[in-house]
Amino acid sequence: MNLVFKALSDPTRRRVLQLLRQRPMSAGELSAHFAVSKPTMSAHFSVLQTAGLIEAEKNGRTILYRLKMSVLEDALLAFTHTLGWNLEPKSRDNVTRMAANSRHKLHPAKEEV
Amino acid sequence: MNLVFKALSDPTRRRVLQLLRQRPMSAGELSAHFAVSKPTMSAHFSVLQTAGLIEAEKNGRTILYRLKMSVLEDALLAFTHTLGWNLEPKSRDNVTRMAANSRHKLHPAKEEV
DNA sequence: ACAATTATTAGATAATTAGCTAAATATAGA
DNA sequence: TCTATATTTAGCTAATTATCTAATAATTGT
Repeated sequence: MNLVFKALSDPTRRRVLQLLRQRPMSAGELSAHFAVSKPTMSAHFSVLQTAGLIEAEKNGRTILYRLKMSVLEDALLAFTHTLGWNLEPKSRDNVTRMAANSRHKLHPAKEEV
Repeated sequence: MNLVFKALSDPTRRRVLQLLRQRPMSAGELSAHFAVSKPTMSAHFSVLQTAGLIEAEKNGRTILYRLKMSVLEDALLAFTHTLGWNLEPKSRDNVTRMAANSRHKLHPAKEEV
């Protein structure tokens, strides 16, 4: 859980997760959304991956990153639970909505969400 | 929101929040739960306070810290919302406990995003 | 006024972090 | 094979962080 919270402490990384919510994206595509260098982004991906929040799938010369929502979910629920704050996912149709969302938007370029 | 996530990135500070969930406690009482020096704890309290997660009330020579649950709630819900993950409070007794805990300002200090 | 108590501020340090450029690796296509 | 593309690794720096001890401030009780 500590790794997850450490990963979430950086705004760039939180935004990466938000972008990946829509659909899996390559390192390059993700990087295009930010004003920092690719090596810096690569380091962010590494932090997210070590925390278990994203996973990588190599395809040819690109690497596709995808969000592992369940890990985020587990960490946040565990934490809020220790605060006696019992949250629960509203419903399973998050998943459906997420899938439905994952079309459009080839280049949001700036602020997302 | 960034200050909140930064504050949550340290396990000592998360634990402080958990302790304060039960009841407000003085700096000394909180510090007694940890293996670090009091000045170090004082710095942690400062980070939490700057993030708006706790508030201080000076009483004689002690300082009573209390959790501001609503600020934590706002930040976490805002974040999960950007992930399309709609959480909602489930149990009623948070509310009761929070009410019991304090006069809990309806309008917490604003914080940058 | 003095001593004890509670907590902070000051000042230092070691470790971590986010950022950069340049170089290396791996793959795809001509 | 050569070149372009996609991404990471290496190596560096500046800023931030968590920690410590010592000193200071504020308050209480004798």
